[in-house]
Amino acid sequence: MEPLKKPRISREDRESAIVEAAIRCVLRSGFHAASMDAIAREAGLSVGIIYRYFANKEAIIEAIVRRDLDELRSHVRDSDNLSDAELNAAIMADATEFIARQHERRKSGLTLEIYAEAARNPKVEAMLKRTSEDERELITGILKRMLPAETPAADIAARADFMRLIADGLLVHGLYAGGQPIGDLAEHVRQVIRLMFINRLPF
Amino acid sequence: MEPLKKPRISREDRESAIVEAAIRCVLRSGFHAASMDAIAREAGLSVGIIYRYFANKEAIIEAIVRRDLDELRSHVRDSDNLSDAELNAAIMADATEFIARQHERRKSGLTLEIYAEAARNPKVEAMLKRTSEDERELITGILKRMLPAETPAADIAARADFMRLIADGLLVHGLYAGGQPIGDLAEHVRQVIRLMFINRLPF
Amino acid sequence: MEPLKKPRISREDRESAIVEAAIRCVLRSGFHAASMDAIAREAGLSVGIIYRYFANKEAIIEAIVRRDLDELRSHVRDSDNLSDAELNAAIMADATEFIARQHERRKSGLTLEIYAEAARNPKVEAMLKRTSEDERELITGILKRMLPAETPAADIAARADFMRLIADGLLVHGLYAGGQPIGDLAEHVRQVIRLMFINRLPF
Amino acid sequence: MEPLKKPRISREDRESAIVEAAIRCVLRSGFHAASMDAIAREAGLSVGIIYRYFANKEAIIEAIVRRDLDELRSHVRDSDNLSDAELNAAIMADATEFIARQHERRKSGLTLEIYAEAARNPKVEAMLKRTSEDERELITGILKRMLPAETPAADIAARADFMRLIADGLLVHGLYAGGQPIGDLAEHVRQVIRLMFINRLPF
DNA sequence: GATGAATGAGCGTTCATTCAT
DNA sequence: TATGAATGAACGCTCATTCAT
Repeated sequence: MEPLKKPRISREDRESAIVEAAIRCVLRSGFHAASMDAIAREAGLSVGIIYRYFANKEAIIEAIVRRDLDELRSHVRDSDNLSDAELNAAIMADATEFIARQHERRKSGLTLEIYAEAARNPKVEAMLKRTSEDERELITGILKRMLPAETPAADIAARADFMRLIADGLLVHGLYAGGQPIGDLAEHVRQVIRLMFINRLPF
Repeated sequence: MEPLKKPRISREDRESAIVEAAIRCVLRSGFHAASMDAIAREAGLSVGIIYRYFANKEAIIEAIVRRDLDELRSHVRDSDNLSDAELNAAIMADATEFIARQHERRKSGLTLEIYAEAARNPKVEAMLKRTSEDERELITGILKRMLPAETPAADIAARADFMRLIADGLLVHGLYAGGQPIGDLAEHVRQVIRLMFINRLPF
Repeated sequence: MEPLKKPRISREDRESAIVEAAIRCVLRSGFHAASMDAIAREAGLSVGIIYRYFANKEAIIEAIVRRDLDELRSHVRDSDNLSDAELNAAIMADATEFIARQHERRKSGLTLEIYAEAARNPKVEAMLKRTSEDERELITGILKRMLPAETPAADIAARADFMRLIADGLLVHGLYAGGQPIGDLAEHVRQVIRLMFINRLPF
Repeated sequence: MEPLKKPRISREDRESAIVEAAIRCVLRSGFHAASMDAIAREAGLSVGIIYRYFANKEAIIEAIVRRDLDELRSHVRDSDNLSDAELNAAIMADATEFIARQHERRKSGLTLEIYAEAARNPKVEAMLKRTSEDERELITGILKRMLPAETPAADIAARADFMRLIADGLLVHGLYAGGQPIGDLAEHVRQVIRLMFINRLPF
């Protein structure tokens, strides 16, 4: 059996290339000022062909958002297969990597654009909320294993929220830190994460 | 000789009115989708007159940014006149108010818009950075008074950054918390602020 | 009291000018191929200004349709004030004028365009149907006065339909008669109209 | 030597299939909104192959027009082989069928589209005029056999025109009668046709 | 022959900005 | 000083047509 078609570039790769070109444009000028013309030029394609892959500009925005949020999700390590001891170690190892990633400039611009877009585009808001819920659940699951059984649910929820607050804070900070290394701040963040996940709070 | 006519409305008030109208429009639809027409209508003025007060739309955006950032600055209490004991008390009192304010939805929308704009508009980025530096200095000043004299400068700087990280995290969290009360999360934030400002870190 | 504004050209006149320019374009190239650019150029205006007077292209089409159909309606003489004898005379006098008008080329092109548009644009179809009903009622009213009281309603309705059939036939005929005089055909049409309105049918 | 390959489908059949697909599309959305893509999809072919059979979209439109007009022509019964008595009977029999056909909605849409197109496309106008002339001659031929020898040529011509006027009127009426049965109107049309073809006029 | 990916001109529409009044 | 009519470049999007495969 032979493949019916042998396109030079697969549909998936093309879509990826377009989304990546679009991301570069959005980082340069924002969702609204990134024109379809500019995206096409950046991708080395004509305007028309873009519409074979995406129904309209909003679909591209959604794809960008989806990609950014999926990437985020994919970085949350699958903790189910880890023993308690392994998990304990993994958290702090992951935290370091997570802090660095979250603070990276390229990421900040795009995610903030997404947050701003969410404030007025209901579809984007819905996607953001869903991702947000997923994260919350993941973190909550880990917290439940780490904290004493008698910890009240409300406290666990608040700690989960706090972790996300830290994540977003790092993102924004990365923006106006302007690419400079995160330095000692990382250590404070690590320690606060430890407080939330591992120790009882000292207060 | 005095001017023959005093304007009914001072230049400053006019500018303020325009900026406030513009903010309402931006909150509704973002910087790029807020049209000059809409801003003029919202301000009860004609389009033409806007251009007597602002060179162009970008100048209005800058004014919005300036106002939002100034407001932020104005909330940092002038601590120079306080005794050490007063300052100690004031910090936690202010923190509570600060957390609530930062988490308020209306604010989030505009500030995130500004952050997103900063990622691509160098003028806005510069303004944001300047404000950011101001805040840093203020917080650093307070930290210096609160922490033991031997605390390394780098540690103080990192704590200051951490405070700002918390502030931005609250802002973003406020956005997708969608106006719901902040709940137990506030208490965790308060305690972490206390750790940073007042206690030695427990680690 | 002075007028608050003294625009050089009143809104009404402007709208009229635009509609007339649009009609010229539509006659040249049809509703869909008549571009907003072409309409603006034909009217001696810029594209943008058109949108101060009409919400979009469809609104212009509707205005064209309305104007064409209203003109049609306005030509049906108000018969209520006429005595029976006057009406009798008026019908045949009007018929002559009506036949000539309906056969005129300029009219044909536009009205046929409208008919074609009605086949796919529901708004235009609705407008056409409404006008069509109005005509039907007017003709029916006159027929009721002219024909014996015992004439069945169905017969009256059929005669009214027949009159409209004649009107549309003249329109189409005008199209491919290509501006040539209507000649002897007019006399046959007149006589058939007479049959329908005035005489009993000879069959 | 015979051609090595016989195409599975003859050129003619292919062209027919394309034209028929195109007609379905045009009925749905008009000449201009019927895209080549849609026509190809409707015909179960690729866009590219269409261009092997038709030079461009206009050629398809012309083929549609030709087919519609030919069909019209084909319905005029060949009267040369009929005796006078047979012809006399045939006219009224055909009239009934003709009225029904002309009033049918599906037909109206396409033919009106053609009329509208004729008003601006000279090629289509020429085709329409040629068909119109053919019809005229056919009807004139019949009229010459039916009417007294001394009938002036101008009167015969006018009667022929009148018949076509009726035909077009029925077409348009069918459009906004919206598929409802023609009812009593048909009888009036039949009688007027009789007047034109068979009786002396009663006036 | 047959495909359908690719092109790019042109569409309807918006909006920052200008300027005659 | 104040208006808002007017401009036109630029937007998102469509589609007839071409051509490498």
